[in-house]
Amino acid sequence: MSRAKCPKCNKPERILKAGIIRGKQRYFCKDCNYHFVLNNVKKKVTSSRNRIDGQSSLRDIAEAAGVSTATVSRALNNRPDINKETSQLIKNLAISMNYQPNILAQSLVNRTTHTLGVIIPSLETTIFSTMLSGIQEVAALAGYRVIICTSNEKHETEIANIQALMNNMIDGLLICHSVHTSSFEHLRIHMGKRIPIVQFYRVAVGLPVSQILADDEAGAEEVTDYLIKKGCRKIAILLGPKELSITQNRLKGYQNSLKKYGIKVDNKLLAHVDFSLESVLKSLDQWLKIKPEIDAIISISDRSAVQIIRHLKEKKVPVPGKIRVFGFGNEFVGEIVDPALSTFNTNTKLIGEEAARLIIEQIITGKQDLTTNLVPGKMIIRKSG
Amino acid sequence: MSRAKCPKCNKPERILKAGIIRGKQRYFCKDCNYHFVLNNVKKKVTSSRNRIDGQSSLRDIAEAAGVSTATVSRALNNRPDINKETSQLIKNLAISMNYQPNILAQSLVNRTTHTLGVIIPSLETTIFSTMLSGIQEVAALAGYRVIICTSNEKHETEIANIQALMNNMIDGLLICHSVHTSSFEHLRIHMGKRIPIVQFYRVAVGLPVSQILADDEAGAEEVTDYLIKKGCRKIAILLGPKELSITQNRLKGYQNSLKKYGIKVDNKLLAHVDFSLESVLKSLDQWLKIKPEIDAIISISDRSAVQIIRHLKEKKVPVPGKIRVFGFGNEFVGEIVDPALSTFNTNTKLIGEEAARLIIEQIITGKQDLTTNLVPGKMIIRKSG
DNA sequence: ATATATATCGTAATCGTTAACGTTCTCGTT
DNA sequence: AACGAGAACGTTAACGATTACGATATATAT
Repeated sequence: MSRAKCPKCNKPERILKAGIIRGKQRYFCKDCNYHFVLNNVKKKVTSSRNRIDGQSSLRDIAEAAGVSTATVSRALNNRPDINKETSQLIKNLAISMNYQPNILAQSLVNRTTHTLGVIIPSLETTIFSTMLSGIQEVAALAGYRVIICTSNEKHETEIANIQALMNNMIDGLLICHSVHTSSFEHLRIHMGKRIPIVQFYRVAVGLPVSQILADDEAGAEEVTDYLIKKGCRKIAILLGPKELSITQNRLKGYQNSLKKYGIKVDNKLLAHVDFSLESVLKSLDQWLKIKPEIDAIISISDRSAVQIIRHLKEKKVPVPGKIRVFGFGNEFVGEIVDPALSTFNTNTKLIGEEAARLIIEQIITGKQDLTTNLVPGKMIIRKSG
Repeated sequence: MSRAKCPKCNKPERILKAGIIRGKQRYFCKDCNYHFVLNNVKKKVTSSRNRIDGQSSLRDIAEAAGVSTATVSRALNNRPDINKETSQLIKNLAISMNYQPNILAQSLVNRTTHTLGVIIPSLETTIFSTMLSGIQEVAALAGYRVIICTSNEKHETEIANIQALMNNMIDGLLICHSVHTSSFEHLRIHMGKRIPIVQFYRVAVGLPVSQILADDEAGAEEVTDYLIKKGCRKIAILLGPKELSITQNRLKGYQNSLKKYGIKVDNKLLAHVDFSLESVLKSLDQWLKIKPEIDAIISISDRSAVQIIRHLKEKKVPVPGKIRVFGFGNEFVGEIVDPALSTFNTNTKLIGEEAARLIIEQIITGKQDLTTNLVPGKMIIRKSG
């Protein structure tokens, strides 16, 4: 093996080995006080870089056009300070080279990703996928991408999702809380920063974050009014966890109506469930046992309502003859069940649309005004109530 | 106004004005041959940069720890060539400074985004949101984000979506084609590149792209077998557009069964729809008119099936007495309709899960082997068939 | 002691774009 | 002609992270 020569003095004397780094023998010239390794000749690949994926970059176009990357950028972004002909030439070149701007690089320097993060409890529940659909449509029209995360109704997952999204990946966060979310500290630490947050449908009460809501209070009141007018006096209502807005607001509307008609609120007619079939049926059976005189049930959702109807049919309880059943949300299944489900149409999709509109507006204007918007709904009378 | 001084020779003589650029007066020193503008003193903000969003970067930590960004990166990524104590110190610092790595920067240099793109026809159709749910769950477990795009069953939107996603934003693309997609050139130009593509559920036949499918052929054959055994001889089948795999495969299974039992295929019993309620009811009415002897209908989806049942009930046609009705997909609504819907459970969610697993595998291994996986299903007999 | 190996860290290039700032050149004006 | 204005570019420093390579100090072996 020939002695190594110092790249500086070019002499092989006084060269010491100086360890092996990453598999390569390293040397040290005591004369020049210089460390080095014996490298193969480095290839300076200035032009014609090897692009495995066939993606061409600004630099490729710049080299092809004989201009700088800045000029290419100006051309493709229609900046004023560029010659029309140069611009057109570059644009044609970009098309022929199938140029696609690297969004990551753009986002990095522009500090905006044109991406919304959406956290919802589940994708398999109609109302949520419907709201997501509304969000997605509005976002797409405004040129925003949508990243979805499902919390599966779990608090920890919701926290993890927020963390995962808040890494400069999104321009705004839309969140519909999971059932089991009772503390909202994980949201609080992200509030007031650059990235706006909008809660929708299920919101945390009292948190200074913008929100888009169904008009649950008015809906519950309208439905209860209707049932009372139909002669019901023992109206049971199925609610969600106490922390959630849908619970509090619907309860308020329900109580408003009862008070209006001078009916006393019976706490035994209230039930809190976690949206699962088990908890719904458990509450139902409980009612049938201790309050057999019940003459109406306002359900937390259409999905639960149709299951209640099915359960009552199995138990030979006439609907609406003995018990009137009302849903919330106006899902497709309500049209199909027999008797068809009366419900309060919360305009689910519109809630998603409004939420997307609000956050995009906050992103564009940069103003995070605290707003609470109620999306109006409409009672739909079918056979069940 | 005082004469400008040349920053080089520091003399006010022989200074010319040299135009205004971006609102600033520019000067030119004929002695030094030097162009300049009169700037305010530039502030060199080396440390303590003004971070509006309170996000700390690698550099912030590096400065706080008194090391280089390289060292910080090594610590946070658990690289071997770093002192344990230094590493721990940096990690603690990162936590206390609430450091979140900028995913965009990471993605840019690592050339991977840990993000999947999903294109589906709609979010308001149960089967699609269910498949999306499967995708999302598997992706989340594997540490991947999910970006969704809906084509709304429009070909142009599908093309636009693919373009919008293929800008280095995603590591892999999952696509379920829209009804109106007949040409697949827009996909072809992206094939064989770095980003793997997987089609699922509705796939383009003959395209060299990996796919995850329901076992439509076996399912249709099993259902048809069952109906024939029940005595049906005039079995109508509702299919989608001819280009789609679900159409071709279900037709094949249907024909297999008829042939097996020596029943001639009657083209009048086949109908192609675009999944809309109108087209479904139109086909149904057509059948009732020209083929009143029909004794079974295999529907393209559960959603259509329950609408067929409702329509038949309105027309006083007994189900299953006169016509047996079968669905495809096992949606919730099938349990609720009366009579409850018999259906072929295509394991919709599992299809999404498998699709996500396949593409993540292709991303990780870098091998884009052409695979076609059939997800097995199961016939569910209820009241309607 | 001397020579080599290793641990540990810094420097700088890089990813692909954007944009602030400099430069050159061509005009028109006086 | 001399000067000033503006068009049309090029240079270069960001954005925030990773990493190849270089450099030092210390540990170990001879």
